[in-house]
Amino acid sequence: MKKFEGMGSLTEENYIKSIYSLSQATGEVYVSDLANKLRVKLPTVNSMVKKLAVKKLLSYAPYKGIKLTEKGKKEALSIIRKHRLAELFLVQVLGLGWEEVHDIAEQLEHVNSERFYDRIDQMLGYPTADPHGEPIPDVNGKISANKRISLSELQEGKSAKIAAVGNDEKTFLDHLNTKGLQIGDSVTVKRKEAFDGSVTITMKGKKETMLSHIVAERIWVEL
Amino acid sequence: MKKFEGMGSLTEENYIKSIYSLSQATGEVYVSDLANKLRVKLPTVNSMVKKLAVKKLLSYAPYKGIKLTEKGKKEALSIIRKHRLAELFLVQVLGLGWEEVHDIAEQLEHVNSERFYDRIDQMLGYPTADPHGEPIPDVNGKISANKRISLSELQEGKSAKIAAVGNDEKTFLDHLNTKGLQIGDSVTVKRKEAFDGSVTITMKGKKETMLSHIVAERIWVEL
DNA sequence: TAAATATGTTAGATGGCTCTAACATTTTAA
DNA sequence: TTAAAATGTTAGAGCCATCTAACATATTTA
Ligand SMILES: [Mn+2]
Ligand SMILES: [Mn+2]
Ligand SMILES: [Mn+2]
Ligand SMILES: [Mn+2]
Repeated sequence: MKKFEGMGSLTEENYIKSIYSLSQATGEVYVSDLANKLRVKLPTVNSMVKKLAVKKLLSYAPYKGIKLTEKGKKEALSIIRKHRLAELFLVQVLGLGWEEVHDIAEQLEHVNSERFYDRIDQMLGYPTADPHGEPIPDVNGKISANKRISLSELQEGKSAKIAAVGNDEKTFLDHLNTKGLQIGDSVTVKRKEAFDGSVTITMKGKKETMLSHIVAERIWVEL
Repeated sequence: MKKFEGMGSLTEENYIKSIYSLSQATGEVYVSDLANKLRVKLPTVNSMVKKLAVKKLLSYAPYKGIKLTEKGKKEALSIIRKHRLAELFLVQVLGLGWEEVHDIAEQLEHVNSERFYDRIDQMLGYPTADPHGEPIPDVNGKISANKRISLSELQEGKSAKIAAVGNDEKTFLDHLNTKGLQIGDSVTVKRKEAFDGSVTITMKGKKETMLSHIVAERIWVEL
């Protein structure tokens, strides 16, 4: 799997992608977060971070946080774009379930071929969201952002539309499948329990369902 | 890109595949052939061959030829299956040209996902040949073999159907595109030049075309 | 058959990515 | 404000896939 000059290795791509998504979630990125996310030890991250700094993909100083440069962000967005196009393709064209596409997309995101991804993009009609509701960056890395809140923050009595899930893990998505929840569904919050943060919702044509806090937290809705 | 236990690395997969295809072409496989094909130096091949022998993927003794074991052949066929399914998929579903799919398939053949390839296989209707006419091994590694001869061996005056091309390189396939030759076309040999081995053919609805020996040699026909 | 040539192997090194063990700095808590 | 805890870095190692240089075997040719 040869890459173009100046392109990162598969390993580098995974670091860049993880740094990007951690920075989205938490602002600053720390060596330990990365080590945790990538399931490698601290010194491993430390040396890779130094290497990526030399390549000007990120800026960092010892004992300080990590920040992607513009170049680094651009690369991250390109990989994320490929990941999400791949996921949507697997669902819409190959008919796989949203709970099983992430692991395959982890592989496909490293495929180096403009043609391949241009075709997929075209075939899918230049989509803006993946099967989990996450935005797909366009060829220039631009993301269309809608305002979303977590279902766990939605007030009792309010209704909203499920826009995205904040987790691609199979076990989580299997759980949502069991509950019958899908992207685009309208839900209404009937009760919120102060004690455990659980949320009871209703949906058209379904009976009441209770979601635990950890689940509700990972569901993003639009009003 | 994690692999299952016992699965080879990307590099190992490429060695196995190359050994397989060289053994098809020439019977015995030598270290130097492999080095040549993979564009690495002899000692590199030498150490990898030793490693693969330890893994029982091939048998070899110093200064002797290399032979895949049953296990090695099975792995080779699995990779070739994925390569060819990928190529056909890229042509039939994504609408890419037969001259541009090989390089992408070189990457996709290493994707580890039964589901992914089962779906592609199903979507394509369990095909038996790739866009270049090469047979696609079934899930058990079985290949349906038709008797084919090279167009350069076809006698003057005889007709046959183009069944396959013996080369996936873009430059070669671009050349065939220019000549307007496709898999499935019926051709008749009008003249064979003894001096340079060139072959002049006719096809329905087209005027005479001359193919040089090196081209005719790489086109396989069925009577 | 002996020399020349082609082919294959061993030894030793390098770069990429990872690890453990030891040490350093920064943050938090007593 | 010092001690403890958390976090980060350096040193040194190993495995993988590759290389060059030197050496060994096999094949061809004179
Ligand atoms: Mn995903
Ligand atoms: Mn997703
Ligand atoms: Mn091919
Ligand atoms: Mn092919």
